[in-house]
Amino acid sequence: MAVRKSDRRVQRTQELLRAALLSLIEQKGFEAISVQNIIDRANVGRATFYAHFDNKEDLLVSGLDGLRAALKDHQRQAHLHRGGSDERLLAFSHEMFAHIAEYRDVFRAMVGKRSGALIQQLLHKIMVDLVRDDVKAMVGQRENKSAPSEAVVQFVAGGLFGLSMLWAEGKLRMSAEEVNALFRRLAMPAVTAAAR
Amino acid sequence: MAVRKSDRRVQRTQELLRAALLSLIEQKGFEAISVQNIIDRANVGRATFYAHFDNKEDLLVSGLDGLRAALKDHQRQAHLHRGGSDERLLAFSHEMFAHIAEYRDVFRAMVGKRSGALIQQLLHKIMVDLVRDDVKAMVGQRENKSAPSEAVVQFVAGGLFGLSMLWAEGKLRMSAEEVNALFRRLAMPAVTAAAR
DNA sequence: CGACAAAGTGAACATTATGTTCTAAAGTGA
DNA sequence: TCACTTTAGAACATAATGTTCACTTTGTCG
Repeated sequence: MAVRKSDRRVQRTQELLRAALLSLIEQKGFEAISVQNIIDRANVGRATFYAHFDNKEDLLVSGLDGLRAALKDHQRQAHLHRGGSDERLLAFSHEMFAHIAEYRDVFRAMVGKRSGALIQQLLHKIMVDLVRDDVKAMVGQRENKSAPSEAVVQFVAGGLFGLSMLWAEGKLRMSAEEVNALFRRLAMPAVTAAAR
Repeated sequence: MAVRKSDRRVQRTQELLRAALLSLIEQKGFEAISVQNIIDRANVGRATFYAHFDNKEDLLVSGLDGLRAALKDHQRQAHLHRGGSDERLLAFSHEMFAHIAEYRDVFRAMVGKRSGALIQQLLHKIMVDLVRDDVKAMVGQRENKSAPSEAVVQFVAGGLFGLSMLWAEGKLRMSAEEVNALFRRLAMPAVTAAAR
């Protein structure tokens, strides 16, 4: 299933670096981290780091790619199994909130005022891509002149992002199911407006 | 009306620095700029820069504070003049899109993939604050248990942000009036859902 | 006007991070 | 086992940051 990398030293090193980055993000947020911090924590040589990644941002996106792939997978499965046309958005968002709940520690660290602006940007983009697939599939081919679907996508994804960050911060006393239901209640009218 | 700063050298220097930052942002985005770049462009001494601002981020937020204040002002006036309860949200957002249109060059520079993550974060926050004032005023005191108003705020502000960035990029062939109308059409159901 | 306080200059400096390069040593797959 | 790849670790060049200081210029206010 997974792609063969054929040298386990590579996998090991990359895993160590990703894990180190993760734990450091929880501690001090992303922007405050130096490459030195990462390789110290990972116990990996400096040259080794640069043999694998261009810089710390590169390492970060390589990690988020895992998240992105996982979410895309869930989305794809949901598209196959669920039938009702307005259950599809649910299936995707539910998985997203569940994922956030799982990585809540990292999320909370990223939400901090200044630190983590880049991560937020990347997450926002991931959400945009996910929402786009769902919305475009739902709206279908009949593009509406009064509400361009891409505008709806950006609106809904932005809303999802805002809501997610608030929820991840723990400011809402809600379960993943509840916040997901709330999201759908807020977002569905917008999607409907686009498809009208 | 304006606060007296009493020494025009200070104003002059700060204006020069802000203008330099602005023009540099249009060129290379925010993150790629160094303090050296700024003081070269502004033709201001290094020590002088640090006498006024802690770092380039400090300079940036001091500039955005102007924008924030202007928008808040417009919002306050709109609250006084407009009557209909669902025209208030319009009044605020219309001004926002007009502002974006005016500074479209800077906005477009900020939207670039990687550079400008911090600015985006700050803008997002400004929008959240503006939306909060409007939504909380509209929802009134009767807080709803099924839809916490702060959740609605974050959702709507996130949507506004996403839509604004898309529009600022020029990907929508719309006037400020049109995109504003679209925003309201997408957002109003969410606000209504909260007040129900 | 003119004195004086406030602001700006520019260079030097300590510090910190970045990304590259090189050689020896260790791990891996066939 | 052996050829090949990866890693360690240190040394380096470069670049940016923020501070300090002695000195000059500029506005403000009496």
